[in-house]
Amino acid sequence: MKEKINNLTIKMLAKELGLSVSTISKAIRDSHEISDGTKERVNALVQKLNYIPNPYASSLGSRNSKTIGVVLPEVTDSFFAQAINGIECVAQENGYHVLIYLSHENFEKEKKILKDFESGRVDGVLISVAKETIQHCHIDALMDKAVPIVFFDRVMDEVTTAKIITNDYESARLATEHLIKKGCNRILFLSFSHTLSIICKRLAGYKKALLDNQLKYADNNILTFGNDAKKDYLLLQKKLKSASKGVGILASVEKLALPIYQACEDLQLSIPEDIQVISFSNSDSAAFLHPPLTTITQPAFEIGKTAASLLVKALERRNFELRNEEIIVPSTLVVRKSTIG
Amino acid sequence: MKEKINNLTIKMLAKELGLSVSTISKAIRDSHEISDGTKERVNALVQKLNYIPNPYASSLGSRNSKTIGVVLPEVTDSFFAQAINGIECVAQENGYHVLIYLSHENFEKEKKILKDFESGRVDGVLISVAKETIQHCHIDALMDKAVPIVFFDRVMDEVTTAKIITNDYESARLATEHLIKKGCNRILFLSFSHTLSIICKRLAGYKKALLDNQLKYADNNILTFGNDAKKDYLLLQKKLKSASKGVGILASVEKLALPIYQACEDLQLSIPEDIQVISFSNSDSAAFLHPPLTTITQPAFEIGKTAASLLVKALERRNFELRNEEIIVPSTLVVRKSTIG
DNA sequence: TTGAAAGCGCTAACAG
DNA sequence: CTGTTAGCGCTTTCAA
Repeated sequence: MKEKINNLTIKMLAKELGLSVSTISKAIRDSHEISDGTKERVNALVQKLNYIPNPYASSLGSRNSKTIGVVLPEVTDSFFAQAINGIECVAQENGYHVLIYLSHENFEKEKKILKDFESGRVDGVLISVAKETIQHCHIDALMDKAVPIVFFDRVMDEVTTAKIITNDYESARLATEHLIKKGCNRILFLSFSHTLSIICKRLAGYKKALLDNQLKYADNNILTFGNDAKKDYLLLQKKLKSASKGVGILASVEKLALPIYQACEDLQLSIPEDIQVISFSNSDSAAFLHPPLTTITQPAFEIGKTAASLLVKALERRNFELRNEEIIVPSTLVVRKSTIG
Repeated sequence: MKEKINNLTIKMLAKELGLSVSTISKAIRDSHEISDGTKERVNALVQKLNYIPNPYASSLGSRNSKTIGVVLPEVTDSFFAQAINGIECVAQENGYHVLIYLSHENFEKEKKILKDFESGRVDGVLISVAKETIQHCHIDALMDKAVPIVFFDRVMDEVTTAKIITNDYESARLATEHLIKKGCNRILFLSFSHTLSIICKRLAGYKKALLDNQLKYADNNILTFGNDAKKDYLLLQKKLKSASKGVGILASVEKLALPIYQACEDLQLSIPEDIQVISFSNSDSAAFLHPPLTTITQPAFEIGKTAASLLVKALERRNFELRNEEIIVPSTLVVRKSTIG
């Protein structure tokens, strides 16, 4: 560590003004105990000397940090990028700082991150769990320390707290039905997890649509990608190769969309003539793919904003506790040319 | 603020083991002054009781926070998302925490963010400046407080510190030359700033290529987008409408690519027959646009990683100071169908 | 309305 | 190798 410049302290201000430290401290925080006169004097000096309080000293004293921890599986995904935007927006408005952590879809990493949060580093946390996460002991441990947690998007139903999500079940049902209406008699469901809340709900919606439309569910229509991109791609190719006319694909996450396009190109299959495609996606370029991709677009910014607002509220209001509730911000099915008009 | 659970302290551990606080403190940080025996005893108790040190108390004592501040113009851009990934990677490896802030391209916001950093909240900062930023007083002020700063991508040449960038000049020159070689005799340069370091360099590279190829530079080939997307779009349309065969476009940032595709579609112009297009872009979907977009792909992850590594090194090594240097990680021209093969 | 004093929980000399 | 003693800079009772 290198030597830092010796900063101004409250003590120096106090001496300068002939006031006590506590008076300065209160004046700076605009306490009602302090007269307007001295507040003005203090503020004038603060301005003049460019005094900036040490946040860590103040955290230590007040036992709160004005920072929230955000835990994400990844950032290179339109959904999460937009969600961060929403979170940051609320944080900035309310004077909160945001510490960001990536679990990289890994449970152990996520555990380690939450463990650190037990230190009091953050006042509250916003989390979208890793795809590997199936237990919630690490979350429980944090909640036991009275750190408020709000889930967004990828939630854990078993944990008793607020969850901001979109209408996954309904969106997937609608999307599937859309494919069926457009003539698909067999629909592949692409995913990358069996356990993630969002995937389970989307799968359930998919199944419901099949049921409602007299199509039978078959395990071999469910394609679950793993960590070996190459292997997954070959599997996808194989599936598509054997596919006859009337096949549709529902990709349950954004990152699965491009491989589908790739495979169709490689196999010389035409979208939507040979295969119709819908994907959950927040990517701007969906509209410019060839052909334009029909998507289920999630209100990512809104979800981030709502989650952060709720957390901040829980942090600031003495008489407001996070309830065990789901707040649902609906997605939109945007029909484009990858499904028949 | 709500009451936090009363946490374990070093003092309690000390009492429990009949040791002094300082011994515990040192043992926990694996100091060489402490015997292996007591280290083990301490660690055993730490494990057993699940003791987690209070980071703010430790910051206050040691005058360093093990956190770095990252200031970005935005996140919903492949380049920045990937850069964050690289930064987070290095941070996680070295036990640093990352506070993220968005300037939203706004100078005043950026100033406010850096001002806060003067408090000692972060040990160092990584910044890519807003497009509005043309002064560097806010950065100087921070550096005066001995807070190390590393620029990445969007730098300020006038500030004496390390800058991690890509070969903007050369990439733009190459891209422009590519367009010329493919038959363009007029090339539009799309940007969204006159002042940003990256844009200036890219523009200079563009000019050089024109010069080298006996094409003359004309101001009316430079299209600078502002904040009014609609107006900008109309301007673009107008330009394209009046464009004859042999026109090429070089988009100097990712977000300008899709509007070009949109305009061509609206005007029924064909890429690359009527208009050839190249864009600086890190988006995965470039390869799947219609037609696939020729891009200059920046090593975003690498840039983030390099910047973070350098900063961490500057923070950890007593005898290592940030030099006034540019570290250049080269971009790649990826030729696709939006330019003639 | 202001101030004195006792921390917050940890680090950092310095002694022993 | 271990302990003692001061803080770090601010907040917070509690008195005045």
